[in-house]
Amino acid sequence: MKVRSAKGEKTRLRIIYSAGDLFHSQGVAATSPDQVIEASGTGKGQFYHYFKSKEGLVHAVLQNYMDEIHSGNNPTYFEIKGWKDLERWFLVHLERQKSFNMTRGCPFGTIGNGVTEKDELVRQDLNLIFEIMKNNLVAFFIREKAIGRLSKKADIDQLAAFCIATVQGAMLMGKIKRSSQTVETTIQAALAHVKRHFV
Amino acid sequence: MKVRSAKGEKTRLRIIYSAGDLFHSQGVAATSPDQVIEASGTGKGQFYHYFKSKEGLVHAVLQNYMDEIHSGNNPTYFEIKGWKDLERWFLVHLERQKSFNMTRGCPFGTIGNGVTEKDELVRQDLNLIFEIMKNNLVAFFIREKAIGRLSKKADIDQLAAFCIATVQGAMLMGKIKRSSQTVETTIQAALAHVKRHFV
Amino acid sequence: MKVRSAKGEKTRLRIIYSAGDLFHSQGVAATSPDQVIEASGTGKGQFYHYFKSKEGLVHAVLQNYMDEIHSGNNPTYFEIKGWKDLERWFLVHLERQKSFNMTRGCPFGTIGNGVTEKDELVRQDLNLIFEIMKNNLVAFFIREKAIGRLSKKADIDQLAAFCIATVQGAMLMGKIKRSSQTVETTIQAALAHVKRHFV
Amino acid sequence: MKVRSAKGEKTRLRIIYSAGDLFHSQGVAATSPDQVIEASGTGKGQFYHYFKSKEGLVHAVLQNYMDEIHSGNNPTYFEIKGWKDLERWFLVHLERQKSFNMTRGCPFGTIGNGVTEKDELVRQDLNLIFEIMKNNLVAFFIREKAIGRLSKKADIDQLAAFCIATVQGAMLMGKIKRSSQTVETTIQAALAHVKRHFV
DNA sequence: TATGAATGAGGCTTCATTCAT
DNA sequence: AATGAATGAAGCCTCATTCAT
Repeated sequence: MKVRSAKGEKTRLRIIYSAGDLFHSQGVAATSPDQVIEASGTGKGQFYHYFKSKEGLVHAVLQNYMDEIHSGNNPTYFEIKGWKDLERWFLVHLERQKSFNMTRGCPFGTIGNGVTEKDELVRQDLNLIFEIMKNNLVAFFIREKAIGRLSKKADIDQLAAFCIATVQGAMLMGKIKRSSQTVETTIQAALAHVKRHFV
Repeated sequence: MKVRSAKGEKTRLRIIYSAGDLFHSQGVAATSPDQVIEASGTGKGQFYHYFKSKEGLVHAVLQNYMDEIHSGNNPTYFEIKGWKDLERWFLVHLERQKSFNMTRGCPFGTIGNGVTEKDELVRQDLNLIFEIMKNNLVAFFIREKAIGRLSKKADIDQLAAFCIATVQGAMLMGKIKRSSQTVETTIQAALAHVKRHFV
Repeated sequence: MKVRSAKGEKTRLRIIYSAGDLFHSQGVAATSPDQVIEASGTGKGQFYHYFKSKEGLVHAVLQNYMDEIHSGNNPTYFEIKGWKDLERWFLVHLERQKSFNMTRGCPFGTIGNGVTEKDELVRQDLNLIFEIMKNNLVAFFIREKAIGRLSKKADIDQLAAFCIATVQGAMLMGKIKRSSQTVETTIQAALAHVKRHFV
Repeated sequence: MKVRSAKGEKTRLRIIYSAGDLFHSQGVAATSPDQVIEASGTGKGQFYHYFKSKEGLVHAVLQNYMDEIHSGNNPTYFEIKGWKDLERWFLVHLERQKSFNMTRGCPFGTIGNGVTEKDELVRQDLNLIFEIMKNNLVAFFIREKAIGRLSKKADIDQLAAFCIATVQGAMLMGKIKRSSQTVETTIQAALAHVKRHFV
């Protein structure tokens, strides 16, 4: 693994966080290297020193989200130990969106939306992130099944995918409506649906 | 209402359909007027003769979707007369996405995802489209309630919003995964959830 | 001479007056046929029906100024019968400029400023207009000389050219300074200079 | 103050001089960035690297004229030490215009004539330049007054403004007429007027 | 006379990247 | 590691004109 000096790493992260924020607020296609450079207070040279291209930056931003997840620093990724945690998992997404006054959707979903057939690498990065997210839910469901709280017949994988898709859709609709209401009720509906499989 | 000659209207629609397709496949931000011009076989001048700006074109594309809806020419908008129709409503989305080999999401969702705070007009257009979509589902649920097939306690508005959000999320995930599987299972889950409210 | 119907002439003049106003406020180069068309409430076809090109329009605008002059409808062109009239001639320019809040210079000067080596026709039109203007002053000086009020030694042509140049320069400076003060004092100086040649 | 590398400054100045020449010959409105880029032998990117817009370039061109003035490198700006120098000041303008075969006016006047209400920044730049020019004349008049060569009653400010306005008007007329004659006689008249205030 | 559709060149600006210091 | 100069393609839009009805 490439080792980087502390100083360089700081600049690199500054670029990544600025880019992540811009991608989240306006999408990847609408974000130019110049904007990222300006927002991060860096120079052109630094940008291309750390990232070989704009696509490379997108990749790095997504990698960084994964690093956050692995190190427990992503607010949407935490061990779900019980029903309350599952509710919290849904609500964390809502709260984040509210903190942006409902002007943004999910950062991953927003990036994913812009993906085309040319952006295969980025698509795979996102796929991986969503896979990890899903596995987190899956792990919870497995445990619940093990202790008999979740019905044996429940298709755990489907249930997890359903949770994620619903949250993505709810956030997208919340952004379009600029209102948290639909997000809230949709989350409740999703939770209700999941609960049916619990005894 | 501005009346346009038949000739001009044809060119205008050609531009709109080309744009709609490009927006659907790569998003609004990644689509340039030049691409639309090329795809529609028009000239630069015509583009700006019919649309005052790129944003104006997005608006026109959305207006055209609304016209399709009102004239019954949009595949996702039809009267839902019974449970089979509701299933069909979900499946129509899936089939459309499949016809693009899972490389695209929902055309409205894709445009909506790229919306920023500057694109207020576009956001409102989308809002209206989704409102119409929702009302179509709402109408169905009202009828079902009236004849006693849907539980009196069911919150119809929430149920409709849930259906739409779930479909949006499912299609987004389907695009990111390039697989129809999640879309299918999520749709089934959504249908199952709705069915619970039926007697 | 081409005879035009009353109706057509009206449209033509509407275009000419709109163009004249735009040329005066922003110059010829910065004024597009589209702007003229919009300001005059005409259509593209009409524009090119009446004027063969933008340059043709400039020519027509200048011709129209000449028509105004010949028919006594231009505020800066009137018979100068005495010293008071000469003062009035200077002041009329100032007052016109003031009526535009010192945001514009002389309409002829503004057009003349943009003239390049390609615009020979326009240059000659302007030349003619200024020649007529000068001759008006010359006529006054001749009369004054004839009756012995103006010194026999005075070079009438130079004096007239001096008056015009000074007014042009004063108005240009007035526009740049957005202030009428310099215009006023420069006019006074010019008048004083001319007066020296009177007995 | 922003420090620029020697290399960059050279490119920047090349653009400024090319632009200044084009503005002088055809006006700002008729000059496109592309023309400036071509004339300066630069690339599009460099243009917008050094100037944030075309208006920014006009500003820079005027700033550069000011720099010339301050560093004594502008032919129309030199200390006027006696009457001969004043005559020379007038003649320098004429000679410059002659060197362009009477196809151009004053560079400042030409830019100023194209100014509209939107170009407030440019207007102020020009205002400043003309103020400096005027002050140069004012300084001369003050000195002449101090040593008793200029009448105590002479309004120095007005006299200076008159000189500048007359030169501007003369040059504009010279350009329209493509003849130096009017410029010469008008300058003589202006000098004669000024001389009246000398003892 | 009048309308507006059509055309393609060009105007102003940003993009994504590479290079030299 | 850092800065910013250089490049050329492309993006969005306007211009000036012609054509068809």
